[in-house]
Amino acid sequence: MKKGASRPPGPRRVTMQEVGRIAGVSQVTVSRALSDPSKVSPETLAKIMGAVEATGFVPNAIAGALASRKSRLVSALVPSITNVVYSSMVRAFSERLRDHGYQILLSETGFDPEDEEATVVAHLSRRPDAIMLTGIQHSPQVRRLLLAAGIPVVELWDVSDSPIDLCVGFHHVDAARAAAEFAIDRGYTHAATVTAGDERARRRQGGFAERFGRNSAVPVPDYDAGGPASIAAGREGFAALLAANDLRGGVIYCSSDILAHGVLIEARSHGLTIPGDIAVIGFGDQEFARHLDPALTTVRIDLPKLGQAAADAVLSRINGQTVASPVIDLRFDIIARASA
Amino acid sequence: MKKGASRPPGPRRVTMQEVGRIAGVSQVTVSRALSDPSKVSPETLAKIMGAVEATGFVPNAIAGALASRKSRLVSALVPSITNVVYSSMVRAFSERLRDHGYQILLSETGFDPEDEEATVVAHLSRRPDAIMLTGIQHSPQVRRLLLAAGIPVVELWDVSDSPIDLCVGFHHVDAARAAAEFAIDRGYTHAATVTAGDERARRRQGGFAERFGRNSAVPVPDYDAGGPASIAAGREGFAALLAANDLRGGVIYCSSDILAHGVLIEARSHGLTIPGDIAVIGFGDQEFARHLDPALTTVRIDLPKLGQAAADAVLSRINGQTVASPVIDLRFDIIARASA
DNA sequence: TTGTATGCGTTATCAT
DNA sequence: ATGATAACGCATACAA
Repeated sequence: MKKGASRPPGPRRVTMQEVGRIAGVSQVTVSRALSDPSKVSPETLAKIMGAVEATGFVPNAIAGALASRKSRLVSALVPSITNVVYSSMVRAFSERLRDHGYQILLSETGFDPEDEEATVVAHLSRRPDAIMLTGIQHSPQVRRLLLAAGIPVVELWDVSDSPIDLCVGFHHVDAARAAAEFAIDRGYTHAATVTAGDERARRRQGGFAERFGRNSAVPVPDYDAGGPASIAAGREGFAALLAANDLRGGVIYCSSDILAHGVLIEARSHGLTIPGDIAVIGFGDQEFARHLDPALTTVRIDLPKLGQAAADAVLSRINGQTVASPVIDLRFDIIARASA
Repeated sequence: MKKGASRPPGPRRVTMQEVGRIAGVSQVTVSRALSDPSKVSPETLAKIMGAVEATGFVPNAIAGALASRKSRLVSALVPSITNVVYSSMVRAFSERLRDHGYQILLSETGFDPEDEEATVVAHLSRRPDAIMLTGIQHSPQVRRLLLAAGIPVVELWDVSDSPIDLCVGFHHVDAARAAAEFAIDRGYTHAATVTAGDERARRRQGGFAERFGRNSAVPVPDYDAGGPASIAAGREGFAALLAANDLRGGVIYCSSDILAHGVLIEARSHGLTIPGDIAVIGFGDQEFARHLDPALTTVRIDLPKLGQAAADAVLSRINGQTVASPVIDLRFDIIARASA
């Protein structure tokens, strides 16, 4: 049919100049009509809109951005877009910003802070009106670049004592400590952890182990998945921990619900009952957590709220309003279910 | 600390002009040095790089795009970024394009084709070098806009007889028919479906029901979730179907693995065994599918491959190469596991 | 190898 | 209410 077709070059793009010619007005008038119709007489407005329709004019935002020095673009850098945790935040962030006329330039940065710089430069070259990064661990060079850019910067998914600019998130160590205290309250006397290979997950692991360790005679063994969380990693982790430790009657703290799901599955495959033989605590409260059997005890973070708060902070900065507080701690909730 | 701070306006942005002044060369030379270092003498290159370092110069891609009429931007429109199906494709698509110097402008379009037009216009105003859309259902006006834009357009996640330009995906009806044939081969004599509220899911449901119906005496009842797939929706769906029909010994075809997961959970809560009492087939082969108990029989789509193929098609169009075939059918695989 | 002139399609500023 | 003119910061064509 269209086999082997090489597409013809599209029609020359319509400019405001041409729309103006057709409507019998100058290019500036077209610009005004489109940006603020009230600044133009009803008759000319009608003629202009007619010409716009007729030509299928689509304004060139690149030229507009160059002239106005406002790109109406906001950058978003997240470790992974397939991870619901991040994509949920990005969704809330972008929806709020889109309502205010901004578009999102999105990039995945992976979990290696080293690669971040090139991505940041690429984004800054687009002259975004603001930029959102995940986490608070950034190289000095990245911080310098961001500071020099002179735009609002929001660090998401963590809190910091020394934010680059704005910061919206929660205290990872606190969240993990709260999980540990929950486990202690429930009477578990020993614990183990399964942790994904990212810095924040490791920080949570540290918080859990430290807090739990204060109430426990035995050390808290950890399985480091090394990579992204997955059910497979959770299963491997549990199997490995089980092989090397006496887990019975203890609790497993996982750095994400996904890992916890894997732990649940693997534990069952070993004939263990939950929470009778082994208790499990996850992190994130994804949709499936409440539907697992047993339902997963976990730590809930209000993802949409994080995204929205970040967007709101950015918007007030853009609009020159003073933000009440540059760092917003949105906390977390322990969701007690049947698994622990 | 920084309480109530309103951030000072960032330092004036450095231009090639200034870099040139400092390096003792003209603006064009700086431009050349950065775009193709070999076109500049080693000494001046060194001076220029020194000035770039010293000033922290970050090129203005907006100005570059305006001048060169190439934005190095590719638009991507997907229904939802929190759905792993779409985000996996987007990841593969963007990674491949990023390797070639393109950045991704991403928007969620939801599942209502009506809202698409505004989003498309917003994207086209940024003058992307190409645009990726999900699905093949687009309003005439959207098609017109896309055609007039004169850029490569790739429709992902479906195949079409009349693509706007390029098309990479698979035959939804075929995939569903294959699932139906699989079920028939396994000897199931009656079936029901649980379907999410999007057009392609509905189309698959139709394909399954039609094909299965040809080998079955009884009709195939459907539960329409009406909205996005979720475990909760799957549970509700199964409960509703069970209340109104005799499902024993039959098979449930779900429009996604998530729904199937819900069906599995609900079925078990009703004391039913799988596949003994009820068989279940999912769609998508997400990571959890193989780990469920019983492991989920499902239809696998190679998401990364779809995204890469789309990116490759776009790249060859951009580079003026003739594409072998504008529509690429990447098919699917039936993954037989324990649930059916 | 380097520089000059010009244009990309808007918005901002100043007139009328 | 409308228009003329000058940026915006770079790339392209051409000249030296």
